[in-house]
Amino acid sequence: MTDWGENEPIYIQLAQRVLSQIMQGALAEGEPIPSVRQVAGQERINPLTVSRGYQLLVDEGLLEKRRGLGMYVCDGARDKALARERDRFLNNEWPRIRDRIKVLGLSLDQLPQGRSS
Amino acid sequence: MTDWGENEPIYIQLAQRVLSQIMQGALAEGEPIPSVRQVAGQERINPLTVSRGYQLLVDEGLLEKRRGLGMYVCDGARDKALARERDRFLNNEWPRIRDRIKVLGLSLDQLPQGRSS
Amino acid sequence: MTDWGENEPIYIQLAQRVLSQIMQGALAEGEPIPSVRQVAGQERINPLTVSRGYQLLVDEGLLEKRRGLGMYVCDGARDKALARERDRFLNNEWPRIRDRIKVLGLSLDQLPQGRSS
Amino acid sequence: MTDWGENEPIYIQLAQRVLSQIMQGALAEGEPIPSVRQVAGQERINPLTVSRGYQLLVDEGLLEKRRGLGMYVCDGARDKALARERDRFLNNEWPRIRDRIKVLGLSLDQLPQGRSS
DNA sequence: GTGGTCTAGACCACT
DNA sequence: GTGGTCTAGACCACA
Repeated sequence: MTDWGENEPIYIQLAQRVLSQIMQGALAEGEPIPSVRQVAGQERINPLTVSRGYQLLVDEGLLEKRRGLGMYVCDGARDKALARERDRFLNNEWPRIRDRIKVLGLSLDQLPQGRSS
Repeated sequence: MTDWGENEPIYIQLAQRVLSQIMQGALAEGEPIPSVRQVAGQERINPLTVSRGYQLLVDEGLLEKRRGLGMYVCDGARDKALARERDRFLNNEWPRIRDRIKVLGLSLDQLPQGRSS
Repeated sequence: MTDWGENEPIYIQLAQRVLSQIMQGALAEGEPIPSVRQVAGQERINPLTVSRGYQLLVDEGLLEKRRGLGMYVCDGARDKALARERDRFLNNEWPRIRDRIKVLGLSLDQLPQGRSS
Repeated sequence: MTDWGENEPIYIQLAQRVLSQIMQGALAEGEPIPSVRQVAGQERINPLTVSRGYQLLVDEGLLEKRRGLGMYVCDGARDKALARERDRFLNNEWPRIRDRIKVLGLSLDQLPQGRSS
């Protein structure tokens, strides 16, 4: 039972989590993802909310519904996701982050690098 | 007349803009900031919306009201703002950004540095 | 439909009323409070006004929002509220009251005690 | 140069201060009170604000203007002020204070009595 | 001139 | 159903 961020809608946070798992290979292509009911039960959230999150990824062509079976990661989902997200990061997010670092009077070199783990 | 982002409420974007201006010294300590009505007129937004944005910074101790006169940047506001925002960035934002970069399979060295142009 | 005091803003009076109810246990911890629309309807005031009042208590950590569900009294809200208000009373309000009594040439013993009626 | 309370208008705080001084005899009946200009200069506030505060007490019959000379404390001002303020305190303020003490779970006996000075 | 409050009503997003 | 945001416009108090 995750604790959800305050501002971002739960269904979006959920979609991002699944997206990360796909990009990291934790959810492999062709494999089923946890069912709506299962997630809703574990996370104590409304099944409709889970469903909405999954639907986002279906719309992006990363998940596919197989009727009566559940939802599966599409073939090629990992590369597609990585390409799309890298593009979004470089064009939308990174420029703003760079500006923010500058305004704060920081520099990239000062920032903690994170463990090599 | 700025064009506002879609998702973030206008009053928050406004507060962030003023905050940036304080951190960059464009709004100097002890100086008055543009009046609610003035901003509302220029930006074509409701005075109430401006007021809400300003109030956020008053609550954080960066702006002070002088009754009947307007709102002024507090003494020490710049340092206070910089310290607070740096702290927030390093503890909350940067770790997530670092994770995102890692998940995307990117590395800091690859990222565009932003010319001095 | 309460009749509101003249000088104090309605949203503040509302927040104080809810605060009292929390301190007296009339609104129990973990329980939902009346919805913005419900109060607005009963009291014949604007939903925005109710919302502002509630927001004050959210900011103080006494109420929490559950998205799409409504607002609830936080765990531990009662003790937190009592401690904070007692402190404020003893340090800010009572000294002034004591001074006022003294200036008026009254003494505590003379003051009506309030029957248990 | 006093530091003024945030919420109460300055001219009211000023009037209350003068009122206290009259009730305590610090400003004696028949004596002149500090001129508008003098107070405005000392307190760094607008003369109009001072004037407005004084006017409140004129309206209540506690001060009188003598043209070309300034303002003076009326004869009988002290008793009149004491009677009026005692009445207001007992009927308006004290009942609310008593309620607040009760809600906070305090009792009169517990409250600090202040020095016997 | 300044900011504060309130209303009435609309639209949006989340559950 | 819930709360959040924004608008347009009014009125008030303060300096």
